[in-house]
Amino acid sequence: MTPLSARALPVANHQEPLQRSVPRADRVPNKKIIRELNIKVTTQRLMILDVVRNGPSHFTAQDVFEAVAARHPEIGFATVYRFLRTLSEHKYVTEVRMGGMPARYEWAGKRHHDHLTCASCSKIVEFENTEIERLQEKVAKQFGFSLTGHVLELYGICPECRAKENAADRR
Amino acid sequence: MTPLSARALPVANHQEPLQRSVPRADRVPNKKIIRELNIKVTTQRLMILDVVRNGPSHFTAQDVFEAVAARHPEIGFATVYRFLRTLSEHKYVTEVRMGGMPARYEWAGKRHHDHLTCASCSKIVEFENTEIERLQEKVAKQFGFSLTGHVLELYGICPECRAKENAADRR
DNA sequence: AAGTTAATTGCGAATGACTTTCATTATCAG
DNA sequence: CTGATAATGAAAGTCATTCGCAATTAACTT
Ligand SMILES: [Mn+2]
Ligand SMILES: [Mn+2]
Ligand SMILES: [Zn+2]
Ligand SMILES: [Zn+2]
Repeated sequence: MTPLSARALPVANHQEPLQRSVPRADRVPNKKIIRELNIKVTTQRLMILDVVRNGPSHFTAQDVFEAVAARHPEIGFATVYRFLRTLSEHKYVTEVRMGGMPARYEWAGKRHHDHLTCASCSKIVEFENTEIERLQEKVAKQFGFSLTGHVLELYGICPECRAKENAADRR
Repeated sequence: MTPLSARALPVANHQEPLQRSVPRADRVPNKKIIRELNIKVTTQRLMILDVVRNGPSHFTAQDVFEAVAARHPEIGFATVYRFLRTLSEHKYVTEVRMGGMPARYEWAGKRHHDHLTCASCSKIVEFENTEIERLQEKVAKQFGFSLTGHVLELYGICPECRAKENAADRR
């Protein structure tokens, strides 16, 4: 695997247990994380954080709401949105809003990566490409900008969906 | 300018007249473009298309609405949205929806490019980087995807805003 | 442990960007 | 010119997200 090649990252869907590059962060108790934000440790915040950290990645606010509501039905949407925003502002989660669909979030305690999404079945592959990152810096510098962030989302058709399409066409 | 370097593209803001890579498309009358879509040639479509093609780039539906309404106050929002969608579906305009803000559109009769946006003053620089494009293809192929599109938006602080910040800090 | 109080919650209403509905109007093939 | 059909505009509807606010609660302070 050359430094130029993209590396697949474990995704919730096809994931097997394996050691992460940031194992420590994953052991920090939720309570501590909330305290570090200088806000009150409430049951709802603990529950939301639990879902955020231990549930599937690339979740929507709705996903979090439903997961929490399963055990704590009084939870309100506003609470979920408010806390997700706080987490996002403090870089604990990454928020991606695209294409007029609900925002998706993911716990940021993992290595930086971008997404390759199947336009047909919405499957998400995470990848990391240092060469692209480097070129982005270079572009920014070229225009005198200091780069503060980026959004790179690739869209395509995954092998499975392509196979299905072919089968359908052939018929 | 090496093949690795990004090329600045003319942007409405700081633009000087210069020959485009697709001059022909820019001469096609609006009427003809609409006819090619097999839809009726209406006054509102002609006016919208005029704004889309001759107004500033990276406009919102609201921008188009206001520009058209200036001369034709009966125009409705629905008409603007409907036609922008049609144009977008037929690749005459590119639609970019990001960060929970209104979608921005641009006439697609120009070379493909991505955007570098100032997080402070919202200035937009268009750039083109064939090396990044190539690497995107490579990533997709690596995962067996056929690439159908991508969104690459870089965020940073432009030189001017950086200067302002420094001045403010120093004081 | 009880009291104080400011942060937090959950509800419902409000927003904002579209989209849909539908009665009225305009286009254009014949 | 004329009728069939598409397009328009006003208003109502969606949908994700945010706001306002009275009731609740976490985290101090006695
Ligand atoms: Mn991810
Ligand atoms: Mn552009
Ligand atoms: Zn797929
Ligand atoms: Zn700026």
